[in-house]
This record gives sequence, structure tokens and C-alpha cells, in this order.
Amino acid sequence: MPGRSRIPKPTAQRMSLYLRELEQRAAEGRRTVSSRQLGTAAGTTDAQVRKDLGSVAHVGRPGVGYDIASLTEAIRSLIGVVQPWRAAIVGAGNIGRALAAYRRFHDHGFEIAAIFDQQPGVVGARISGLQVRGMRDLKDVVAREGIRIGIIAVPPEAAQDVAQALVAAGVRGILNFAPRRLSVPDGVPTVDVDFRSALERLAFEVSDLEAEDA
Amino acid sequence: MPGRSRIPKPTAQRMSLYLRELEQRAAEGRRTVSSRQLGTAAGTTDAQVRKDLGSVAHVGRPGVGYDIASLTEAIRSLIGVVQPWRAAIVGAGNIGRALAAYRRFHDHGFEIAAIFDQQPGVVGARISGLQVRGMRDLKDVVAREGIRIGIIAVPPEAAQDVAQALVAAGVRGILNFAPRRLSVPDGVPTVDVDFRSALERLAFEVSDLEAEDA
DNA sequence: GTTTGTGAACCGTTTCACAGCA
DNA sequence: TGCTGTGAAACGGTTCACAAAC
Repeated sequence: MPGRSRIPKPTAQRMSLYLRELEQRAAEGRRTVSSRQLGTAAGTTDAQVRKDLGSVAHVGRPGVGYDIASLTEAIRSLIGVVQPWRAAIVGAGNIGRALAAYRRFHDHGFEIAAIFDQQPGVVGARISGLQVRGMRDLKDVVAREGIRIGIIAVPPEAAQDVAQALVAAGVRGILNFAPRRLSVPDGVPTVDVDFRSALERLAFEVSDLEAEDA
Repeated sequence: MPGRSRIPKPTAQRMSLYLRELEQRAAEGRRTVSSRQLGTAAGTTDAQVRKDLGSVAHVGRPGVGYDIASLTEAIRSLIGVVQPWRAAIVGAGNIGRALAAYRRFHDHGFEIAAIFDQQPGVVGARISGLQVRGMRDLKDVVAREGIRIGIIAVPPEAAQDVAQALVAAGVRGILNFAPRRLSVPDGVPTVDVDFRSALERLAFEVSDLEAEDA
């Protein structure tokens, strides 16, 4: 029964946005937020926020709002970000390097534990404090380092092979930056990040808007 | 009446995936595809594909499928990707550089026409054949180069200011890589690409799956 | 007065099922 | 037989509206 999730996917997605806002407000020293404030920050309505939070934890107090600390905790545990997820990047090209350099992940429940590449010339180099390893070490390193997430940052032609190697090595989920649909076993969720699709979405919205004006 | 679009957003999003598949099949020398084939490639059902394509153009032939060439053309014009969209990157950090290097955009209706940065040390440098310009040139360059899309690749703290500058300079849409919700006028669509949200989505799906097994 | 929690109504998308064409 | 196009039904998420709590 795959996909029989406790909470709707759109809700889960918005949770990330709430989390972002909660952390920012916590940093500003505040203690509570209202559903309206969260909604504005996340681009939704207050009603939507209350519905979403209803499936999480009942920490809201009428007339006051939500306690930031406990709500943050509740969302973190709901979306499974309590102790850091260890991830490996495959592909030490531009995107791989940019991701490796993005140290901020670490503060938010994710940790880049290794980076791999196929090219002999690249293996052994140091990127953001990590030594690039060859693909043949994949299985070993994934096991030894407790890596659960694989990040694919290779050219589209190689993506499917890398996906298979990652699954064989034992990762539990894949973040895919290659513009290709991966075929992986049901038990391994995949999330695609596709720049081109994002640009196309934007282009569509812009031209849609321009068409309206006519 | 904003958002009164001719076609549903989910449909528009899937169009990108269809396009990807169509181009690949065209490159393989094929002439037609069935709704089932497109559906498999895009992770949907054949019925969904037919519904989606119904709002585009009637080029499907029962018993045969869709003509790849004319369907590609129809989708391109529907989502507004006929002649190249010119875009500018703001932020010559890791992500900005990775995007600038991603030459493949060019083949698919998008063109990086300029890259900007604030830091004096970076301005003037060459990145992937583009000379980095200072922010003060933004308005001029956007106008002169016919830039319609702004890509934000700066730290979150700076994102809102950059967004405002881009809007003031006249861009029609913004692709935002900073993990911050931008507030921009209604007439300027924004699409967010947030690595952290993507990772959290993945983490959620993995832990959801693991919870099921219990 | 403010803000939550929630059943009920609403709305848009997805799925179904089948007639019609090649 | 293979596949499209499309009404109609089913589904799931969003919005509404209001009683209850502070």
C-alpha cells in the first residue's frame, strides 16, 4: 500500500516553509506565531495553516497562537528531520561542487558525508573539505558512513546508472538533479530538482499573464 | 483576474516532462508516441496524458498515437517557449556559476545573457564567457539585452533587495534559488527552487515509508 | 477582541469507462 | 486490435464559517 501517507503531500511540502519561518522568528527571539503570520510567510491562508497544523500537534492556543519552540519540534519530527540525515553527492561537476559548498545544510538536519565522481582526474581532489572518491568505493562508504540519501548531480546520460548503483549501495532515497526520470524500485523515493522545468514553469506563467493583458 | 489560466497548473507542469520525452524520442528518430508511453515517461497514466493534451492541440490519431514533431511544437508554443527567453543571473557564487556553466539551457529556449554580482572583487571577472557586471548596471543591461527573466542566486539575506531591483529593472519573472519567500508585485511570477525543501520532502517520504513497514 | 480547531461546502483535478476512429 | 477523445463519476485538497478558548 505505497503512498498511504498520514498527511497529504501538499501539506508536507508547506511544512518546510513553516519551518523556515519558525526558525527565523525564533532567531528574532519571538515565542509565538499566529496562523495568519505563518500563512503570509508561506504564501497561503490562515485557514490552510490551521488545517495543516491540525494534523501535526495541538499546540495552538486560541487568542495567542502557536508556541514556536514546540511547533518547530513537532514539525521536525513529523517530517522526519530530527537527527541529521547523512547524504552523498555523486558527480563533482558544477552542481555537485555548489551543493558540497552549501554548508548551511548542516544546520538544518542534513549532512554531506561524501562526494563521488567517475573521472580519474577528479578522484582524490578535495572539495569543500571532502575528498572525492571513486565510484567503486560507493557501497563501502555508504555502509560505513551511514549514508541514507544519494544526490545525483551527473549528466543525464549517466543518471540512471548512478541511480541503480546508489540503490544497490543501500541508500533510502534519491535527490535527482539530472533532467531525466529515474526508474527505481518502489521502496526508494525520488525527488527531482529540474532547473529547466522550473524555468519552463516560469515562462509559462509569464506568457500566460501577458496573454491575459491582451 | 489573476491566475485565470487557460490550462491547469499541474497540467502545465507535466508539459515540461512530456517535452523532455518528446525530444528524446525525436532524437532517436521516432515519429509517434502513444499516451501510454508518454505517461510512463512522465510518471502518470495514459488517461491523464490524453486529458492534458486535449487542452493543447488535436494531433492525436486513434490507433497510431501523437505525431512527435507537431506535438512538440504545440507544447512549446503553449508554454511560451518558442523563441529564446533571455535571462540574467544575479549572484556569482557557487550556484550562480553552476547555472552559468549549464550551457544546455541554450538548446531549450533559454539563454543566460548576463551575470551580476555585488562584490567589487568579483565584478569584471569572466564566468563561462560572460563578464560579471556590477549591480548598478542592472537596469541598463536588462533593457539593452532584452532580459525578461531574473535568476536570484544570492544569500537569503540579500534576496529581497535583489528581487526589488530586478522588478524595477523590468524583468517579467523571477527564478529564485534563495530559501526565502519573496514579496513582489502580482504581475511578476516567481518560481522557487529550494534545495532544502527538496531534501525535506525526500526525508519525509523516506521516513513515511519506513513508518509504514512497522 | 483575537485566534484556534473543525465539520461542511466547494472546487479542481484525476480516474473511469466507453464510443468512435484507424 | 490499438489508441484517442471526452463526458461523467470519484477523489482529495482548499475554503468557509462559526463555536469554543484565551
